[in-house]
Amino acid sequence: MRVVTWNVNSLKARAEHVARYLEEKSPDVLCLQELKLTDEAVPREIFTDRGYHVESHGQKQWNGVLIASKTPLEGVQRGLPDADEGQSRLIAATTGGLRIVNLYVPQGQDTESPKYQYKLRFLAALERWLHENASPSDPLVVLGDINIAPGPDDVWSVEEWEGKPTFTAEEHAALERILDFGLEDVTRSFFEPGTFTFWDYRRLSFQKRRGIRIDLHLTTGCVTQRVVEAWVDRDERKKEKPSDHAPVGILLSR
DNA sequence: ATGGTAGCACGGCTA
Repeated sequence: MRVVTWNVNSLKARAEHVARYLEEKSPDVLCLQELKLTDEAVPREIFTDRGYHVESHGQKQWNGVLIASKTPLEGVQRGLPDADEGQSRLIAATTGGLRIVNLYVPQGQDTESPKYQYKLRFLAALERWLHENASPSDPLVVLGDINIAPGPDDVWSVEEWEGKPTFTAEEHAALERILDFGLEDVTRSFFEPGTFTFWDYRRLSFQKRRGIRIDLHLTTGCVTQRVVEAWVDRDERKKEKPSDHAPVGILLSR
């Protein structure tokens, strides 16, 4: 079973890429972030025409998350109640025996911005939500654009990133508390240092290999045991009109 | 160095 996360930076702009990706790679579960579409505007045929079930939590212009799966999606939850401040950044569903929590964590802009405080509030609310809505004994995959690079191997330059959103001590502490729920950054052990998932559109970042690893799969123990492979589909970043993020996947045994 | 690029929606925000 393959579970993939991909920040598409507008599903409207990336519709053909996503359709082709489903045909070429046929993941069992595909989680998307940054739809930038309302639920009504989501092109559901991309998924249903290819045999996928699909559930979305959209928003006009910004944010928006979606889960597509070959098996039915049950127990769908949308949003972080009283915490996401109206922004569509979480959708959860059970499929194929897994509880999937698909996230688009706020980026934070800069540490002086109110958006950074919102990011920290969101992360604290996520921690509470996990304790209230899930158990570490569940087969749980918390994945998505987490917008935190967990460690020094996950940024192209620590000097460049130290103290900036995605790489502050406060965010690392918040991620640590989320992991303390009983989750593991499971792709870490499969990737060489310098394996990235996002490259800024600006300054030829991809060509210069100036990326960061912020698209993560966090798994509970019973899922961690089943992960036999992990990968980044870097080729997607080389296409015409790519997203600034590449798809990231895990393969589970059984 | 305060740029650079892309998407949404059509001026400026967000990433």
